[in-house]
Amino acid sequence: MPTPSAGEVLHRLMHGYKRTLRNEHLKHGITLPVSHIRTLKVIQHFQGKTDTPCTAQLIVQTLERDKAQIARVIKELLAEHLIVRRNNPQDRRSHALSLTETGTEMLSRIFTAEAAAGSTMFTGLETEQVDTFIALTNQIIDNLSQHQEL
Amino acid sequence: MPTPSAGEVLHRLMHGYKRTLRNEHLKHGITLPVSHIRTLKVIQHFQGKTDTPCTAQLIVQTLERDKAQIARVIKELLAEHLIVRRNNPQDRRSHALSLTETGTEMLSRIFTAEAAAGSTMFTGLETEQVDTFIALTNQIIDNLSQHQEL
DNA sequence: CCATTATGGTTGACAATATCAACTATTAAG
DNA sequence: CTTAATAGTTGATATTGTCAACCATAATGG
Repeated sequence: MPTPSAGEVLHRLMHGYKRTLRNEHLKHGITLPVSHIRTLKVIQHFQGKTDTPCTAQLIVQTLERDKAQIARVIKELLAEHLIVRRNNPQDRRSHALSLTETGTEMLSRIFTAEAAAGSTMFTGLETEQVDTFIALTNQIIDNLSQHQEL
Repeated sequence: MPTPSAGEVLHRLMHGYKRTLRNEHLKHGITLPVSHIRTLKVIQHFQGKTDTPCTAQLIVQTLERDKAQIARVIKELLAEHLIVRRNNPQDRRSHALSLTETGTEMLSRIFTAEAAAGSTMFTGLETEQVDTFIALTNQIIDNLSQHQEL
């Protein structure tokens, strides 16, 4: 049996990370749920790429969530004026989403909080070890997604 | 800014791992929710240590979950006869939990499924890299839990 | 001792999150 | 043009997580 407890280790990692991240968010006065934050990040990521406007569907694919859930997240982000929505000339079924100025500011506060969580995580590790960790994690993510039978 | 995207990477890792693990569980006919499985593991871990019988409270501390949730998990595991509960001579408020034979068999099937998920994760990695990954993860878990202000 | 306080456990209520199905509007395909 | 597929919205429901009240027992301090 190769690695019986890898799963447990991952659980603990995730649990610890979520906890400290939540604490950092509190400290920085960020009250958005994680799903909203991740959605903002995706929108920012596709910002400016005029050829691929950020639609709800794109977020669904990127985050691999249910479209109903994303629709509700978007509704709330719109209500808080963190994002806006314009017509999508390429497809009138969907809309092009982008950050407002408020949304951009929010995201930069979020990044500050996450950087703090990140430096807690990586306390006492060499830069090289951090890089190794990230690289290995990325490879594992790759393995896991390639293995999917569709 | 040290590591802005470490959080995203962790999210993706966890998402992928949960998905493949769920698939493996399906393949092996395991229908228990993850919380139940983790509870069984804790009970097994403390099995035989007659000085420290496995109580609900011990599970709560180990898994860092709400005690209400654990109480319900235990109730269901009892109903499925995967565990039994005896009086705890050391403290009559609590009970000593242990696996039944069925529970033990279930756990070994679970380990088989997890080993499969593990080998998917670690495809193409050297044993040494896997060890490195686990060691780094453990250190990070340590960092995260030490940093807690109580 | 006994009164007070703390702890293990159970339950009910509720919040947060995830999932599924139905439906509209639009687009794509034959 | 008819039919099938897609983007999005909404409602219903399942699952999971959290909080508070409560009982039984234990521990503590006069």
